[in-house]
Amino acid sequence: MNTQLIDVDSSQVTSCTHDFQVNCSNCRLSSICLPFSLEATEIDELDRIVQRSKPLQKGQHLYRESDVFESVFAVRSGTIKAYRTTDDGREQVTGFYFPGEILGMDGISNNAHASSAKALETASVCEIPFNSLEKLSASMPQLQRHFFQIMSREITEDQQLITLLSKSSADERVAALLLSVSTRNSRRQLSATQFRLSMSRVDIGNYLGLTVETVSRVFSRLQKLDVLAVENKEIEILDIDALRKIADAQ
Amino acid sequence: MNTQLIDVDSSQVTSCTHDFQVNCSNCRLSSICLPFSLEATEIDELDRIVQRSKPLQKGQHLYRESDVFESVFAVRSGTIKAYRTTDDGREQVTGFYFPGEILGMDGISNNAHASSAKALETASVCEIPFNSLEKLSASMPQLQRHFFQIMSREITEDQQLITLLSKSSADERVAALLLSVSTRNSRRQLSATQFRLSMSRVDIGNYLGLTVETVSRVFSRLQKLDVLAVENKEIEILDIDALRKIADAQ
DNA sequence: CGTCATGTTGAATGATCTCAAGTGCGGTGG
DNA sequence: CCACCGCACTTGAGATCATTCAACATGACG
Repeated sequence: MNTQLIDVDSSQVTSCTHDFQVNCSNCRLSSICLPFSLEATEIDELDRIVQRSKPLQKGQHLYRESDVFESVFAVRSGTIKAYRTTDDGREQVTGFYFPGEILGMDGISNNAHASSAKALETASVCEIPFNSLEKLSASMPQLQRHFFQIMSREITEDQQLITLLSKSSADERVAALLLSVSTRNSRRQLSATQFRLSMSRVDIGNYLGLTVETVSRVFSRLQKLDVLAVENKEIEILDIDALRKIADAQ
Repeated sequence: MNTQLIDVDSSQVTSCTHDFQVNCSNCRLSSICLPFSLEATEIDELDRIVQRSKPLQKGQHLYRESDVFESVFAVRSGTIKAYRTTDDGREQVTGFYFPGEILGMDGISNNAHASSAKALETASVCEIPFNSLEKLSASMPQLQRHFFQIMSREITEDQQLITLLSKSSADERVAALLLSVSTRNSRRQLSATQFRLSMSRVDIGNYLGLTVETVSRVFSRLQKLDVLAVENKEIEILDIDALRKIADAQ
C-alpha cells in the first residue's frame, strides 16, 4: 500500500521537477550564456554537444584542481565556488559563479584544472566538452569569438579583483562584492537589492582577502549605517548609492 | 661637411641595427610566443598577418584603456607594464610583460582595451590584428588552441596574483615577484639569479599592493639576510632556496 | 535538549601605511 | 670639472587598520 503510494507520488514528482527537456534555445539563461548572434541552426548544433547530466548536491565537487581538463561548465542553477589550494595548504577562493556564467576555462592552458569547483548549494550545470567546442568553433566564427570574449571577460574580472585586493579597505571590498552580486542578480531578472548570499562569511572573507571577523564587522557597520539590512545570509541593500560610494571611496 | 658625416654615420647605424628582417620562423622567442605544433607553412601564414612596425620609447603607450581593441601584441624586446585606472584616479598595475609574452587580450570582451600598456624602457613589439588572427584560427586548429591556451594562462596567472594579494605578507609578495622574474628570465636563456628590474619600486609596490616604502624595506631586509644583493635596479639572488621558502612561507 | 558549525562582538597585538627626513645618483649648466 | 637640482629610493617613528585570540550567540540537526 505504502509502496504504491510512494510510487505514485514519485512519478508525480518526476513529472513536476525541472527535469523536462532543457536545451539552449529554450533556456532562459541563454542571453547571458550564449552569443546572441548565433542562428537557430547553430544553436542546435551547440545544443547537441552540451551535456546536462550533472545535478550537484551542496558541497559536491564539479572538478578538482589538477583533474584532467575536458570540459567547461555553464551554471544552470545554484552557485559554484571556485578555489585553489596553495602549496602550504591554504585555500584561496577565486570566484563565485551564478546561473548563466561559465567556469573551468583556467584548465585549458595545461589541460588540467587550475582550480577546484564546488557547489555551495544544490546546483545544476551544463557540461560543454572542450574538444567538441573547439571543433565547432572552427566552423562557427561567432562561437569562436564568443569564447574568446568569455575568456577575456574572465581576465577582466580577475583584474578587477586584483585592483580591489591591492588597494581597498575592508569596507570597500565587501561593498564591491555586494554590488557585484546585485548587478549579476538583476542580469537574471532578480532583485538587485534583496537576495540571499549563498556563500558563507568564511568564503566571503577568503575571496576578499579578509578574516571572517572583519567581514562580520563590516556587515554590522553597514547595517548600523542603514546601508544594509542583514539577517544571516539574507541581505537587503537599503541605500545602494551609499554602497556605491563606499565601494569607490578613496 | 658635418651633414655628410652624419649621413655616413646614420647609414652605418641603419645597417647595424636590429632592423633586419625578423619573422616568426627565425625569431628566437618563438618557443615562448608561438605554438610548437605549427607547421612551417602555417607559421608563414601567421607571419603574414603580424606587423612589426612599432618601436616604443620609454614611457610611450602601446594602447590606452578604452582604446578600440584591434590587436594583441607580442613583446619582442623591452618590458611593457599594463595598468588600469580606477574611477577615482588611482592606478593599478596588472602585469609586466617580457619578451615572448603576449598582452592585450583583456580587450576582446568589450572590443575596447580594459587596461593601458606602456613601455618601461625602449621596447619593440609584434602587433597581431585580432580579426586576422580569428580568421586564421578558424582554419588552423592548433593556432586556435594556442590562443585559448594563452588566454587561459593569463587567467591562471591573474589568479595566482589574487592568491598572493589576498593572503601573503610583504616579504612573500616581493619574493614571489622576484621568483617570477627569475623563471621568466631563464625561459629566455637569461640568468635566473642576476638581472635588472626594469620597473620602479613604485610600480612594484603598486603591482603587489604595497607602498614604495614597504617594498624598499623588504629589499633591505632580504639583503641583510644575504638572500639578495641589491644595487638599485640590479638584483642578484644569492640564496634562491631561501627566497622560495620566503615566498611560500605560512 | 545538547552538540556542532557558523556567525558576532570585544580587546589587544602587530604589520603595513603615513608622514617626514635624509641619501645617492644622473643630468644640466655654470 | 664641479655645483646644483630633481628624482627615485631609503630609513625612521608614530598612527592606523585588520588580525588574532577569546568569549559568546545563534541556528540547524539529530
